Amino acid sequence: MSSSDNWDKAEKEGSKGRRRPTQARSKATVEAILTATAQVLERSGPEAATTKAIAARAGVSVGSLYQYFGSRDELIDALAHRHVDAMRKVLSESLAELISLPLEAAIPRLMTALIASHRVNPRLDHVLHQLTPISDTAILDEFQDFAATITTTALRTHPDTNLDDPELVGSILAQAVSGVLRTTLRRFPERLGDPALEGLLSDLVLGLLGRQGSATEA
Amino acid sequence: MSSSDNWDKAEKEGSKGRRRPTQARSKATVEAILTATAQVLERSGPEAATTKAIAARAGVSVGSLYQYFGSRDELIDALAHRHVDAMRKVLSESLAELISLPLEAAIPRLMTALIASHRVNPRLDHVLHQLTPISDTAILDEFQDFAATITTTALRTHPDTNLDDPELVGSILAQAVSGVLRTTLRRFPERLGDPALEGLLSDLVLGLLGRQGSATEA
Amino acid sequence: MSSSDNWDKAEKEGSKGRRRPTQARSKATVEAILTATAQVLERSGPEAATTKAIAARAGVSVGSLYQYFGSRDELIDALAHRHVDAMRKVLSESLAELISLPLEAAIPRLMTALIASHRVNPRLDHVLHQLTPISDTAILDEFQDFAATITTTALRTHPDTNLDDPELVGSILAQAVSGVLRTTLRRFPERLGDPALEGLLSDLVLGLLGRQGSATEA
Amino acid sequence: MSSSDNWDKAEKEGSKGRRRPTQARSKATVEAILTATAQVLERSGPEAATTKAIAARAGVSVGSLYQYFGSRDELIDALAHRHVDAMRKVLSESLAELISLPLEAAIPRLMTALIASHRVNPRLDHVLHQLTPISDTAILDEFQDFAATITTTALRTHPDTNLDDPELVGSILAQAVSGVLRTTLRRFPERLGDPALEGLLSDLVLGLLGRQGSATEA
DNA sequence: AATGAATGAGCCTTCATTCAT
DNA sequence: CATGAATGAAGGCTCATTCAT
Repeated sequence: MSSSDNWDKAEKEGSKGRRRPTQARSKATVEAILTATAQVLERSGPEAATTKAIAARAGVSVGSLYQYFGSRDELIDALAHRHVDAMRKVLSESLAELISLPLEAAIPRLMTALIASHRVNPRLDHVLHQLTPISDTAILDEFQDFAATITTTALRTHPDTNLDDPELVGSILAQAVSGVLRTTLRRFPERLGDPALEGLLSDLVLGLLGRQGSATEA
Repeated sequence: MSSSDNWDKAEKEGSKGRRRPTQARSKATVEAILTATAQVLERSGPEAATTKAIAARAGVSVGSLYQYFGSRDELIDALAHRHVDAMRKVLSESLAELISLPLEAAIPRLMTALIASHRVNPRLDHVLHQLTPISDTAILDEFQDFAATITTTALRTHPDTNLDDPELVGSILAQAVSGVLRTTLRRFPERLGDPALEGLLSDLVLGLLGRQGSATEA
Repeated sequence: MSSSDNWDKAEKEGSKGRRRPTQARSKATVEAILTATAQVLERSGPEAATTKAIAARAGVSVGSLYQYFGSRDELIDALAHRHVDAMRKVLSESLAELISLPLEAAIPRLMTALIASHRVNPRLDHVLHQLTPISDTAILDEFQDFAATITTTALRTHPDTNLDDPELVGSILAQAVSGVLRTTLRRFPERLGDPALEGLLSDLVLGLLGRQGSATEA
Repeated sequence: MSSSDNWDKAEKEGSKGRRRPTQARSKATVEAILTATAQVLERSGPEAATTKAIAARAGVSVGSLYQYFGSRDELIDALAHRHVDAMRKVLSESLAELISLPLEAAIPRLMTALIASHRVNPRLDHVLHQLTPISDTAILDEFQDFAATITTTALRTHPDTNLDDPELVGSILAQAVSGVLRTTLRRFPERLGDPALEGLLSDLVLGLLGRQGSATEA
């Protein structure tokens, strides 16, 4: 029954995204739309993020939204990518110096970095996590994977650690820390100021390492 | 999907269902509806959980659904309560024995219990977390609070531990463990069989305690 | 990106039609919707036949429309079937008597029957023909095929005709007559009263038969 | 798809295009747009013929399209005119010689000419017929009128024919032949190669004339 | 109590048309 | 003249909720 389609469907253009913005005007519009989406999502949750509401907040028409994003889901997906990139960037910036430090100093640094990256936009982060199964690329998991990889690498690199399965340990640690941080950001944001948090997280990591057969104890 | 926005508005009209089922028949219907909701949610996700689909799976009419639940949101809220209760029950069952054990033995037991409680219905658990802001009573957080309380109590009770702020430590530990478990259940369910997981979690907890000034080391 | 769908799609019910109307109320509603669709189509053309307009004319809500028809296209398809059935019925009623008549008498009768069948709802017929490629089952062609078959059968049956390819001749004749009738009904409806039309059509058919090697002339 | 409804309203504002192209460049652009429209229509049907798609295929911007055509409907109208002109031209070319031939020879020639004219662009022809009520000038009917006039003239001119109402007979014949041809082109294009078709059509016409009181039989 | 037909607000998306550059 | 970003009315469709039976 569909609609047209006993005709050739050759008329379509690559279904991902709709236009590669080149002009300055376009870029500004795209930016406005993404920002508006983030704002609506943060402030009013997933259900409120209708195309109409987003367009209104961005100060453009719905049509413009579809000029740059193939669908509402694609828009949210783009926003998720942008958000993860921002988090990843913050985290990456603290990495170079880690390698040269001893574990006892490196871990606290890493915790600080992780806290910072989770602070980028916790509210949006949370909403995006709720949306995950919808924008199915699961980009959000990528950040956790990134954090896990970094941790694993750190564990492998440092000579004073000796683990059976650094991969697993890194993964678990990343999950634990991210679990703490996301809950904290959502439910107890005031704790972020408390330096105890960073200490606690560092101890969490170092404590596990100490028990998992590192040479630290000696 | 529905009346969203307990976000901005935070308004709620007396959140009681419509009828307190007294007859056996009614109770069975309520049960059927709750179970159907859980099944649809698990199998097909939030978007598929329409009142029609739920009623169909429960073998009743939409009308009946509204006989027992004031709205779709109330229904989901009830389901969330039921789910948290189930998790809490599983966890509670392992508590009595904990007190009498030394820390090194108690923590692994606790981890086993936590793993068990998270296994009750991980899929539903995840979906409910996505739905949380809708039925905003935050019942889901209650489980985490419960776990935190238990942990805190354990820490306080055991004489061989000596913490500055057992409340905070308990909370953080609960968050960490729950973070690991929820991620694992969603992304790496196969790891649940691995006994290493329990060991790792125990080491995570014990390691933190060891570093946070317990007397364990001695 | 889609929407839900990392979930199983098992929840769907056969995509054709939505409900087999059983109750009297339902039947009346379906009837009202089909009639309304026909009316809107006749009076205002394909573009005006929006779901809203149809529902309004039927005195029901859009929702009701979708209770009984899976989509706008399915609705139009159903209407087309209904229309073709009506035409076919009118035509069929004149068939039994044809066999026993000599060709020179049978053909005029057939023409009368064809005219009658085309009169069922010419306006709708025309609009439906414009819609054909959309409701792609091409049910409308079925009527022409039916007319062709009847004609072919008549030619084959009658002993005083002797054609090389009665199939082709029947098909062409059906097309010719239907071409005349549809144009006449649309552009010169007043001619339908003129008995000359029937005579002309009969002569058209008999003339062709006479030239295509029948024994009639002898 | 657009402003529909020349059905009920029958209102029209001066149907002139926007600019009469004088420069060579302009003429080429107009040509490109018309050709593009025809192509999109043929290949992908009415629904796909959006201004954007047409402009893209023509290699111009939507803006340019509106530079030369007041609206989408006007564009299609212009295309229809162009198409009918082409068909008329093909038909006209075979006319001069007809007058001097005897009927039995003239009719087959006419049929050949009609077949040729219908072959100009059957696909487009069909789509335009679907679109007719939109660009309601009914230009398409003009071709049929033209064919009818030619046939009528032929009948009147030839001395060996003697009809009561040559006008009516010509009109009916044109409708019959066009009915056959359009159906054949759409549904059985392979029959066009078959010389039997031309014979059948000639017999159809000559048969009718023979029965309608011509002197041919004598 | 149960039923399910009916409702209609509201969502996503498309596309003819305009106009600043 | 050309461009194409922007507009926004309008369309198809869904689904929580109600209510007559």
